[in-house]
Amino acid sequence: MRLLIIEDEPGIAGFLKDGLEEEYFAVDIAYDGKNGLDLAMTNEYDLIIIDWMIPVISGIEVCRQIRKSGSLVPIMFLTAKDTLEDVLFGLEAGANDYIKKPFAFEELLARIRVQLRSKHQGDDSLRAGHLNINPGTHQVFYDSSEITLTPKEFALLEYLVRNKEKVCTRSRIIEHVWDIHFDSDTSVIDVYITFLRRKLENAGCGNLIQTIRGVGYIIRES
Amino acid sequence: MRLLIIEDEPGIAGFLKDGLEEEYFAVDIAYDGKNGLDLAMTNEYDLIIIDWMIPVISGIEVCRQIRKSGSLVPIMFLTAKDTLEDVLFGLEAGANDYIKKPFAFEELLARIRVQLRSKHQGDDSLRAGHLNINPGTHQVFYDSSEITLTPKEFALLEYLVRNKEKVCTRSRIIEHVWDIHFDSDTSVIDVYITFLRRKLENAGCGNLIQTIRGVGYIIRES
DNA sequence: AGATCTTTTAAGCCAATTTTAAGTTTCGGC
DNA sequence: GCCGAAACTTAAAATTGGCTTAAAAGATCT
Repeated sequence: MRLLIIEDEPGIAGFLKDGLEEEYFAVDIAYDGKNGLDLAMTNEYDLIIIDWMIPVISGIEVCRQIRKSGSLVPIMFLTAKDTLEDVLFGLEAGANDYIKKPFAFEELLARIRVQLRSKHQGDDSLRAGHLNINPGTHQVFYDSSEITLTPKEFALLEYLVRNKEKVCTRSRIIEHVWDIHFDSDTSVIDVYITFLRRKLENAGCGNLIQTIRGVGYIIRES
Repeated sequence: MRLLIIEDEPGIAGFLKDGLEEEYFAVDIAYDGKNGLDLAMTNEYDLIIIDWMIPVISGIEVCRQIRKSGSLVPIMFLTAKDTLEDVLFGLEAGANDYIKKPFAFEELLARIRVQLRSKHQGDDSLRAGHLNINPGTHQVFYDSSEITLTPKEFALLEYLVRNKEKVCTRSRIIEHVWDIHFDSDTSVIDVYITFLRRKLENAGCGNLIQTIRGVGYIIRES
């Protein structure tokens, strides 16, 4: 985890750097707003800590510039000001949290961990090769281009991908995707396989779904 | 946006509910830890506010249980305790933020907005293309011209924009915007989508809201 | 209380999705 | 290479679900 600290007082900056490096963070320091902004724009940090009162460019302005560039990196303010107005101002500039000086190192650490935690979780998408399926949002992407599917098409593809590297028999497919539990001579699976293959092909994701004659279908990674 | 408040003092709970509903949040209340935990586990909230000292199950234990279930929902603590130890304890239990009683409603609101923001994206004002939404003032602008919306229209648009680039399912919309938790065959969403589309169209912001048939709606940047 | 604005309900219409069905192609064993 | 079974493709019918509109019900303001 890589952090950037923008803080002009060498005492505080050094104390933070040492303490955080003990916790196995990689720490960069900038001693004014301009340098800090430069570093923030040219490197990719997991979190940035900014003092409110710093030379050249103010902390709040640095924060605004970072957000303006589209970056979503968590930003924490270090501030001696603690009136409500200042807090609101900071939060509105795009900060994720702030901590008042003097602060306990322990609390800072805890708050950093909270920010990092919420940043790096929550993605539970299914993958098969370059194909990316998000059951939560009902979306399918091939690399970065989205493939639009109807509900049944999506359900079928999801089932196949969830069982990738395994043969999905026709009867299992009809049970899991169509919820039909009795035998029937419908050819609805064939039709939907055709639909899916066509849409995947158009997106550049050709022959992903392979036929196992007499049994069913399979999706392989490779 | 749907919130859960777990707070045993009816005065504070009512005050929060009223204030937050005026801000177009959908608010549920639980008066003890057990009920709160039940609600938190069975529904999907955008944020949960928990009082530290509540009957049956303590706030901190509720928080732990929620995290244990794998949920990443933002959690804020409401607490009279303000010693460092307690704060650390709360953050370690999985809370994202805490606010000390007595607090200014404005600050609570600002902190709620920070949590909602960092959950969904990270931009400070809500934007989608040239559309600009200000949750604080309940105003919507397309470039520099204002679009006047009713409260429900605003809440719906806000929800869609907060989740832009993601499909918003009908059931999530009805839960988060209307606070209806049971199935119902109402067509109120369709009607409001029509309202919104008409107003957006008149403002020159045509086909922003796209339909994903059988699933819901999505707002895309482009 | 009356007027106005907002929200919800209900119904008909239309378009997209799903299913059926029929014709065509492919595959594997002989 | 031929034959039958299975899979593929296509088109059209059936169904579902979304859009629109109008009007009723509910809020809010004067």
